[in-house]
Amino acid sequence: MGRRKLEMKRIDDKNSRQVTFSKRRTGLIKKARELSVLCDVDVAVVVFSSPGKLYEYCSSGTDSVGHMLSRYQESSLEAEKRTIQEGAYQESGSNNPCPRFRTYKELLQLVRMIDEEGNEVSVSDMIELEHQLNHALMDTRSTKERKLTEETQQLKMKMQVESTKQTQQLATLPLFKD
Amino acid sequence: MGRRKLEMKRIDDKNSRQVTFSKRRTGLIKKARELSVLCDVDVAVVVFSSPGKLYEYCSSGTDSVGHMLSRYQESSLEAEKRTIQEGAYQESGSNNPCPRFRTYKELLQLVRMIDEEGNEVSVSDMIELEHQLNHALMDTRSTKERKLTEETQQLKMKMQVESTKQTQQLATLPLFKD
DNA sequence: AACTATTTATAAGA
DNA sequence: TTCTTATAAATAGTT
Repeated sequence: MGRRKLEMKRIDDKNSRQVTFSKRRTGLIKKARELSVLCDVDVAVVVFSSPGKLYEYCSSGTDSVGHMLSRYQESSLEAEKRTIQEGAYQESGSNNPCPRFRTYKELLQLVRMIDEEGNEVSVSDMIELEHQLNHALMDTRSTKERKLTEETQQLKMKMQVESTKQTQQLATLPLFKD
Repeated sequence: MGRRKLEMKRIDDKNSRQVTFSKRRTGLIKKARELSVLCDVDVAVVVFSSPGKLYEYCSSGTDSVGHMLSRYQESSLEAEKRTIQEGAYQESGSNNPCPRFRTYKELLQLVRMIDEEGNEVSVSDMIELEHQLNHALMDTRSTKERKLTEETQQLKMKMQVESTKQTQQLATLPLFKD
């Protein structure tokens, strides 16, 4: 869409590449927003420009990209694990149960094990660790959110108490009459 | 763009909503691919439909969305940390240096500390742990990839050796003549 | 940053 | 569902 048809390859001229980047990035995010609104779905877009600058869009508001990511990881981890295990890399027993992160103690043991094992760690070990860390990360995030919410609640309550006090003080004052 | 202009609100009719979703989802991902190619940048798109089905695109190939996410988190964690600390939640000293994951040993110590601390963990602690786990996760992923590549290389070399052997065997056979 | 000639995406319809 | 087509929208090159 433009004066002429564009070849689908990297734009050589640095300047026009930058201009096109700006225009199309805006367009992409607009499209994402429309898709989200029209079809009532959640959409996230993340773009890293070459200088490493980050651009993002998330239908549930900026800052929720992280949540999308968690959701993405949750959705895709199972599939990934299955793919890798069914592939050429199953080295352990045939039917190992799906690992699940339970406590930091378990993570601690796993990390210690791998850390002390020297360099004798296999791809399976790394995949296992990846999963455990992933679970721990999600767990940590939700705990963080909860605590943040709790603190915010306390703050709000404090403010309400203050507000009530002020209201009560006001109540003791004589009403303004004309 | 179509027979008539569409209002920017949720499409009521379930059927046309589904059709539009399918078309526009395809379009969005095409746009994302074009942006990536033309402008030489990394792009990730994640879509969750209402029934919770996941659609994704990543310029570095599917399955790299996770990496994009890690990168996203790295980019945004700094900002997040700053925001939270500058907000109503600064509890520790004013100028704590940027935390960085170095070894699993450090992570181990941190996890042990938090694990043994009972429930006396603050939001700052959780943010700190989140950072550390995040770094550990990225580190684990890159190690996994490296090892996977190594194993693939070895497999390729093995196959090449086999192939060479076969070629040599073939060379000892009489040529087919007519 | 605006402007348009074109190309591209897509809403309805078949 | 898939294809077609009229129309809206995006955008490449220009100013």
